[in-house]
Amino acid sequence: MSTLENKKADAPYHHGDLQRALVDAAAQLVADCGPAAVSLREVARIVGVSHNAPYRHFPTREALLAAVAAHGFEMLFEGMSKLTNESDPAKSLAACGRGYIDFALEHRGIYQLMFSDEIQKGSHPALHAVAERAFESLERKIAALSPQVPTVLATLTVWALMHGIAHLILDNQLKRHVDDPSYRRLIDTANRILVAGLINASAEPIDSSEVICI
Amino acid sequence: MSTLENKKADAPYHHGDLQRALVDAAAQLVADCGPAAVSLREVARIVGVSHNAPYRHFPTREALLAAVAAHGFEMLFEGMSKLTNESDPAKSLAACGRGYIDFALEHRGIYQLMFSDEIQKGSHPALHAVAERAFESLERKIAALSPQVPTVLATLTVWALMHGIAHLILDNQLKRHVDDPSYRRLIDTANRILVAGLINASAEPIDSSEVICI
DNA sequence: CAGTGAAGTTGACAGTAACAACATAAGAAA
DNA sequence: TTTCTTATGTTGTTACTGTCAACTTCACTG
Repeated sequence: MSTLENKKADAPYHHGDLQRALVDAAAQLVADCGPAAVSLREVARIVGVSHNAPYRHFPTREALLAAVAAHGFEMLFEGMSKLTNESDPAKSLAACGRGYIDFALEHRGIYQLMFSDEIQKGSHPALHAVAERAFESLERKIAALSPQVPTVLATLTVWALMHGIAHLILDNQLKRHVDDPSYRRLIDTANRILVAGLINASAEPIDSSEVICI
Repeated sequence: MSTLENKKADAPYHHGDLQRALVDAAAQLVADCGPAAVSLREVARIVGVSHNAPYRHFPTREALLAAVAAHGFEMLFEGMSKLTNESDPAKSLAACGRGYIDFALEHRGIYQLMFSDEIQKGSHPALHAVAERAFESLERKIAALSPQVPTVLATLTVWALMHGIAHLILDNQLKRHVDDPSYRRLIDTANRILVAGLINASAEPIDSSEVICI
């Protein structure tokens, strides 16, 4: 009954909030079956609308997927913000790392979409902005932990490590090495190595030839 | 002239080594236009064969892509092996890291394919085997550097960091933070943090509640 | 109350993966 | 030699996709 079936029964010509409904349906589809399973026609079918209706709101398939990804970035950012309040930067960083991986595990499909090459993040300024805020919040923690290392590079290193773990998990690359389905011990080890590295890393390369080579 | 044009002119019913030719053409297509651009029909067109001929050699599109990916894994493994001969494990590790990123940058499309979710690595034992060899070679270096940390977890951390950097680069996530197109300074910083972390990380979590939480 | 423009619909086209039925050629069996 | 078998390619078809174009509906504005 209720909204959905009424819509089918009444079949009003105008949907009311089709744009929102399309993004919701696509997000659900991404969550259930992965980004590859999303077709505009299937989404339209789910919402109960003609196969071309989505084009009134999204110029292309990629645009719809980008909207779903933007939603994902906001969720991720909100989750990370809540974990940022600890006073100890090392603990705060570790909590962020766990939160990042947890998000990737819980929202597998959307996470894959967010970092998929199907989406050109450059052309979607909303994504850009959210990512930038998250990055800056991370930068402050890193700077506190590791003032001797250039903050941007250290932050990118931390981000890359989290990102790499998430990717390896989602690609099922770890199942043959790690039993724990929550990957707690791996994440904890990675965090320990990371924090120890940030604190103890030298400010500049030991051997400058290493940087210049090639 | 020669082989290719002769084949078009003579148009022999049987290609001779179609399987090989299909993989080569697909690899070229992946390298030039990315994994998404690969369609069986396009590959067949390039090789000069009917749209259904590939199905005699590959049951599905994914199977052809998996063959291309396997080729990529072998290339990557060969490259890493050459960088493994240094005596100093820290330098050897750093060289491996650079080699890994260089491969991803040089063979962008194939690297994306290798770690794409379009391919189920589990169902292709050849991939499995190559990846396993590479992992074990890495493990030996890590164990030398960081005997106090469980080797598998430390190795996974290292791999994840390399993987994460490669992904961020290929997704163009770094362009707004890093100018250097070779990313030498970033990679060097990541390596310094990593080595310092591996050497200085404590053996077990400082606070066991961190591991159990959630 | 006409009429304008946004939102949704129907129809079409080109491209795709995959299946089925058929054609060809190369080698084994007679 | 001649026939049979089988792997390899081909043609044809189905069902699906994204996207364009032209049509319809309807809410709101002057």
